[in-house]
Amino acid sequence: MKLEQATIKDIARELQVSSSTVSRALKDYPGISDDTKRKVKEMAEKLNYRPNAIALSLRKSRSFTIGVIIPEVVHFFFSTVISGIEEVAFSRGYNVILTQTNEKLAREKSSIDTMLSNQIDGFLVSYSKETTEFSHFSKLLDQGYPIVFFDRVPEIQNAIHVIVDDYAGAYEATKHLIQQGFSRIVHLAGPSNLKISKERSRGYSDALRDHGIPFLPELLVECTQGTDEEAHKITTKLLQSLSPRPDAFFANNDLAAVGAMMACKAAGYSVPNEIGVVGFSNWQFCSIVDPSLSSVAQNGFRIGATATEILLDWIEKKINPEDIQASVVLATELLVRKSSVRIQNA
Amino acid sequence: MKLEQATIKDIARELQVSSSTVSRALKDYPGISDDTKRKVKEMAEKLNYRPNAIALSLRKSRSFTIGVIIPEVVHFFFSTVISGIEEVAFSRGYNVILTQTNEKLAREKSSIDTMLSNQIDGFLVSYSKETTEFSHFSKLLDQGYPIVFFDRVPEIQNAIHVIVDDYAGAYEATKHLIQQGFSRIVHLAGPSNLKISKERSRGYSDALRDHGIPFLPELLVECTQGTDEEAHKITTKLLQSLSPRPDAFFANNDLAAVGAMMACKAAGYSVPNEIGVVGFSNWQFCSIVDPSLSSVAQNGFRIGATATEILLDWIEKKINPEDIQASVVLATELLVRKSSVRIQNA
DNA sequence: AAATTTTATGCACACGATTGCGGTAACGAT
DNA sequence: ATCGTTACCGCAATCGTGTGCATAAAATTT
Repeated sequence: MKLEQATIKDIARELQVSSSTVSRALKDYPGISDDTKRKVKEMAEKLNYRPNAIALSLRKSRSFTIGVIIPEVVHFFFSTVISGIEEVAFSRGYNVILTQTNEKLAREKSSIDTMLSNQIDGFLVSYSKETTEFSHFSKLLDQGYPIVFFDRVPEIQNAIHVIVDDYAGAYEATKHLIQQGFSRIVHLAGPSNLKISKERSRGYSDALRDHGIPFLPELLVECTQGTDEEAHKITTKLLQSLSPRPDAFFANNDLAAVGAMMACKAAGYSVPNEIGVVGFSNWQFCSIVDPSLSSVAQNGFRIGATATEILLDWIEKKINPEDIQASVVLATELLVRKSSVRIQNA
Repeated sequence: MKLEQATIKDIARELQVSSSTVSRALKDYPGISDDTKRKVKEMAEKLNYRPNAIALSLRKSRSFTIGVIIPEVVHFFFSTVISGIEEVAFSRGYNVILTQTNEKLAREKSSIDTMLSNQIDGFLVSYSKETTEFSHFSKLLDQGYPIVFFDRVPEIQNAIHVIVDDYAGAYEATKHLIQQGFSRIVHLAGPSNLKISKERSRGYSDALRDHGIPFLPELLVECTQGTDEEAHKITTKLLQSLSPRPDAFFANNDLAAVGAMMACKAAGYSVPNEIGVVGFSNWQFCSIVDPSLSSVAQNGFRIGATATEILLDWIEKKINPEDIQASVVLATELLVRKSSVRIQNA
């Protein structure tokens, strides 16, 4: 009933040769006669031989497995990143072992521990919100252990990371709204302690400045939670209190953008004719909300794929971590849909 | 620069004892003096010793790792399942190694191969759409290898699987529409070769029958792709061609439901007052589309968690696979939102 | 025919941890 | 002094593979 995998020894016994011969024959080493090579391979086929990766890992102190540590799987963005990671890893012969931290530091640390026990070849990390201190990463980096960060990047000197150009994305989005004729543009910002939030806010204000529109502090509102409910409330209040009323909303994330859009509609305004809305992240639902939501796409798949390529190159010593620039910044793309484009003659 | 992990031998050398003593001391075996136990543990701490899981796997032919094979990570449903799997696996001390097949059979097979090489303790599988023949699974099952299927279940005798009650979910959804006063209810069905599609269709027609509404073949339409575009097209056509027009749509999945909803709105009908819509799966976007979409929730987290519990119990021989019923059916929950509830006095 | 090279294969150990079996010292009892 | 018991601990094999080195047989050269 038990699963008995055939080993090199089994092949050796059947053929009355030594296991070293079998090992070499299977890998086409020189110095093995073509005849025995053939016999060995046939027997391997016959016995359904599969090399034992565990034994190999032990021998080589390599596992051909990379560890992925992310806050939560159930996030469209992260799931696309995972998809990119998985794709590249698979094509290059690596396994992916996955852990979510649920934003807990303790879990992040214990995950690292068990992965180290498993002789992981390297890490891909987007750290938890609780993580404010990075010694558990820097210790490993100092030992030469390959780690590539993505999305959330730590304050470690020269830590290699892959991120999107939040600044440029926000700049483009704001510029787009301005070109559509909107001028009192509210920015629903993210928590100001996150670097990505700050970058996006900077892109917003720079775009205003470059187009001769004064930056008004009352139009920059922080949405700490980033939910649609929160954005809905804030938007409703802004529409009542500000005079003249805002004519566009650029949100730090799509959920907030949808909340703002709903609030505008509920207040009787037409989107996009009276009020324009742009989000950030290009979540799946952007194309199916009404009106469809313009958004800045951050290509999660490419982030994951790029980070994995770098990590594997590093693991395989194809690159020297000190040779590459620590920060890889991927371009964002503004996807213009209906929520921000004024209809002609309206 | 290389990462040199301390081993049992290092501890043994430092303390001038044999490695077997160290091994036993660390695991509190009897026959080791408390004194040496203390010393060993102190030294282990000092050298930052971490047991080499690979060596252990080799010795025990166990890896404490389970393999997950799913079609695509970038699916809200699957990501919730993964989350459930990861949660349970972690709490029971197992690693999760992940592969997506992208709906390709070849990839499914090769993934299984590499996972077997890695001495995976068991599998959690939702197979690809291309998979119509299951010998690569049944072979393993015959050898006693633990596999638990979820969501998509194969036609293998006694293959253990975890699914949701598609029939009951569809029945409830249809019943709900009937109770809201809708009677010409269209069912946008999934591909008829999938069991889940068939079950949902059965729930739909049984609900009609039980409430005295005749089943009309022209109201059961197959959406092979399940995209919003496809549903949009089909719905538009149905609204024109059928007389009297349909007054409700129950879709096999949420995306199709949204497509239908958009088509209804585009055709000038009010949802939900003139036409009711219900989806299936309760994707994230259900609450933010306009009007918010009623949907049958299938708790992905619980599916993943349940499947993992069963698999690990099986692996750890806490249960005998022949003792448990092959089919574990979890309840669905109808979440009623705006798209299906007629507004009073309308 | 002897010496040399080439070809083909086996031996033995390593990777890190576990474990059955046996050994040794100390101690008390006979 | 001898034996038995107990308490501790080490030897060596094992899991499956890979590889440096030695070696035997065959082929080639001198």
